[in-house]
Amino acid sequence: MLKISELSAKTGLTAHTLRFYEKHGLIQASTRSESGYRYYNAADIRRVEFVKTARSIGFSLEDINQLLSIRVDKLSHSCQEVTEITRNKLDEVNGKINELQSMQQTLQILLDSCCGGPERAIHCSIMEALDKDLFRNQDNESALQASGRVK
Amino acid sequence: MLKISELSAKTGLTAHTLRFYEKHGLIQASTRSESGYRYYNAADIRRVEFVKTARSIGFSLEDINQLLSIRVDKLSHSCQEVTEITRNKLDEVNGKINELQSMQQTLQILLDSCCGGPERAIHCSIMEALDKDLFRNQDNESALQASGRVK
DNA sequence: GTTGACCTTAGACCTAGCTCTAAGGTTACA
DNA sequence: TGTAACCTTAGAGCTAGGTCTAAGGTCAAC
Ligand SMILES: [Zn+2]
Ligand SMILES: [Zn+2]
Ligand SMILES: [Zn+2]
Ligand SMILES: [Zn+2]
Repeated sequence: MLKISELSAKTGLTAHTLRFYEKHGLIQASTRSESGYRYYNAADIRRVEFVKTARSIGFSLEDINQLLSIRVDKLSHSCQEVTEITRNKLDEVNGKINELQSMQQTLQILLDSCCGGPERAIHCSIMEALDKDLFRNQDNESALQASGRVK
Repeated sequence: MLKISELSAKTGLTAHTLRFYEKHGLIQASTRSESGYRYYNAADIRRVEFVKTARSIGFSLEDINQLLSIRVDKLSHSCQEVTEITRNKLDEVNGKINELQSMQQTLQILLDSCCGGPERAIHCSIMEALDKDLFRNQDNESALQASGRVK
């Protein structure tokens, strides 16, 4: 049976975070001392480590709550339910990657178009691009090329 | 000279957002009526559109504040300063993409390892993987393969 | 028997970028 | 003159996941 600071040391999660997870229904100390101290048994600790692992993969606390309901009663749940949570998360991640890659491309095009030197910014092609609103449509690259600024 | 709701219609930003940007020093209505109504002239509008464009690329409001200081006095600033802001943003975006791609790979491996069917979740390899803490190191794929669950 | 390290709770604070509400003043039109 | 649609401000609320503080109780060691 570990006290909260011992569990904190074992898992790398702070005592604050452990209490926060408890407040959100993710974990629990199955025993409390008379004075109210939390004591975590082996099963409690495995559950905390499950949460930590799921969290490190990127699952939200809400996702993890669902995964935990499955975990405590695997007979009543199917692989399908587990993959659905996982696939939703993957879709979400892929969506974010797409957004970020679009930003990445635009930023790279901007960087390629600017000399980056110590010259005054009066004719800076990045500033021009931001001013000309070249990003109203998806065709950023050709718009920038049309502006004559891509090297 | 546009009133705030007209500028809102023109830019697609809400009046709330325009006031919010003003509070954060990004934009301004250079004229106010006697009763306090904001009136935006052509230069004000161009500035708002600059902000909108920069925002759509993913620059933070703080980034945009810096870009705007350059914009109003291009003689005192260099292309180098502009590319630095842009490169920092690109680095940040690349960092986030890397994190997300790592999540993506892990989620994909999990999905590949699970049958996804209506069978009970007792032997679900995703649940097992989360329970076995296979993600303590970076070598997720080989760890999962070692667990004998990758198809 | 007192120090110091631990534990408890409720609840405030943080980021970032909005989003909305309340309470009231202004303007345009019929 | 009324009323609807606008405008103003300050400030609260939202998301997600913590992070921290305050005020107080507990426990082990010296
Ligand atoms: Zn240059
Ligand atoms: Zn430049
Ligand atoms: Zn299965
Ligand atoms: Zn499965």
